[in-house]
Amino acid sequence: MTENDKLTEEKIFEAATDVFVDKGMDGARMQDIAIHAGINKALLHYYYRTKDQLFNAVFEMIAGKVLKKFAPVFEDNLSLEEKIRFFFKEHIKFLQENPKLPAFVLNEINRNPARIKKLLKNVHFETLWQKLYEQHKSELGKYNITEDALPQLMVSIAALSVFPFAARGLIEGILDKVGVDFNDYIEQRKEFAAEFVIRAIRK
Amino acid sequence: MTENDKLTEEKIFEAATDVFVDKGMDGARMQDIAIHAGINKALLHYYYRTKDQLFNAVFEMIAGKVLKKFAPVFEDNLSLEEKIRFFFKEHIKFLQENPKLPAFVLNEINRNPARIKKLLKNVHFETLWQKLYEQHKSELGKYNITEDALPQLMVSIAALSVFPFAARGLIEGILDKVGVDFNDYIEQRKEFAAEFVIRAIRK
DNA sequence: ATTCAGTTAAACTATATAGTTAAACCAACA
DNA sequence: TGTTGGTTTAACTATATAGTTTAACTGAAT
Repeated sequence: MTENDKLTEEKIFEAATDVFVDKGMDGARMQDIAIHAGINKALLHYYYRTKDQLFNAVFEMIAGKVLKKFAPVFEDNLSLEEKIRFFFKEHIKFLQENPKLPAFVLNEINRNPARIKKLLKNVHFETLWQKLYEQHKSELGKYNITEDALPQLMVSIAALSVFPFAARGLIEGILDKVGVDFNDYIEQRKEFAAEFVIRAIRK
Repeated sequence: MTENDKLTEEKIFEAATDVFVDKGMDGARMQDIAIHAGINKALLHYYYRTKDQLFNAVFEMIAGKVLKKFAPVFEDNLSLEEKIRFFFKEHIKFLQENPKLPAFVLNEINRNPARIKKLLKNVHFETLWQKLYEQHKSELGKYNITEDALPQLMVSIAALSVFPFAARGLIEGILDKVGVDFNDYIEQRKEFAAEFVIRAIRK
C-alpha cells in the first residue's frame, strides 16, 4: 500500500511536471493532469489539496534542479578555461535532455518574482563570488576580467547556454528558413560558446 | 466622432498591450483590459469581438516592433566593430524602455510556435545572411568567423542583449543579494557586451 | 470477517470569465 | 427636431474550471 501510495504520488508529480512545464501555471488544467497521471480528479485532490500546492511542489523541484546545474562553476578542480569548456558541454547537454525547462522557469519567475526569493534564500552569492575570485586569482592576470565585471561575465555565460532554449520557438523558426536543424545547431553550440567566451576574456 | 472613435480604439489597444504584456494571454482578463482603458466590457467587445482577435493584434504589433530592432544589423553603413557597438547601445536602450517585451514575446512564441511563422514569412533570411556576409567579406579575414558560424554569432549577440531582460526576475534576485542595482547593471552591459563580442571574434 | 486506505465514478457547488443583449443616454449633425 | 452611432449599465447566457461530496468498490492487513 505504502509503495503503491508512493507510486501514485510519483505518477501525479510526473504528470503535473509535464503539464505545468508545457502549459504553464495559468494554462494547466487539473483535469488534464489527472488524465496524464491515469487517475481521476478526486484522487488528484486527495493527494494535493490545491492546484497551487501542486504547482509549488513542481516548481521548486524544477527550479532547484535548473539552478543546481550551475554549481560546478564554483567548484575548485579545473582551470578557468577548462571550467568554461566543461560547463558548456555539460550544461547544454542537460538542456538538450530538458529543453523546455528554461522557458518554463523564466516565465514563472517573471510572472511571480517573489517565488525566486525563496529559492535563493539559502544561496550565499557573496561567498560564491569571493570563492570563485580566490580560485582563479592567480590566473586572472591573464584574462580581461576585473572582480567588478564578474556578474557581467556570469550572466553572459548563462545567456549563451540558456537563451537558445528560452527562445527556441523563435530560433527554430529562423533556422528552419535557412535550412539548419535546431539539434545540429545546439550540438555545434557546445564548442562554439566555449571558444567564444575564452576568446572574449583573453587579453 | 471618428476622432473620438480612434481615440477609444487606441485606448483599448494600449490598455490591452499593457495587460497582455504583464499577464500573458492566459493570465489576462477582458474585464481588466476594459478597466485599464477606462471603458466597459460591452464597448471593448464592440471594438474587438473576441479576446483572440485583440491578442493577435497586440502580439503582432509587439513582436514586429521587437524583431524590427534587429534590422540595423543588416544595413550597410558601418564597419563590423562599429556595428556591434552601435547595436548593443541602441538595442539595450530600447529594452530599457520596454523591459517586459522579451519575456512576453518569447513566452507567447513558445506557448504557440505557429505564431512566429506568420511573422517570419516575409523575411528572407538567406538574402539577409548573404548580404551581411558580402558587406563584411573584406573584413572577415581579420575575424574568427566562418560564414557557417554566422547563425551562432547572431544568436550569441541577441542572447547577450536580450537574456538579462528575459530572465530579469532571476537576475534581479541575484543582483539584489550582491548589492548591485539592475539598472546600473544594464547600463554597464551596453559596453561590456560590445567589447565581449569584439574580443571573441578577433583573431 | 472486518477494517481501512486507496481508488473510482459521477454528480454537485461555487466561481470566474468570455461574450451577448437590451434599454437608455448623449452629443453631433443634417 | 429627429436620426445616428458611440457609450453606459446591468442583467444575462454559456461554459470552463477548481474543488467537494457521496456511495461504492478493491485488495491487503489485522
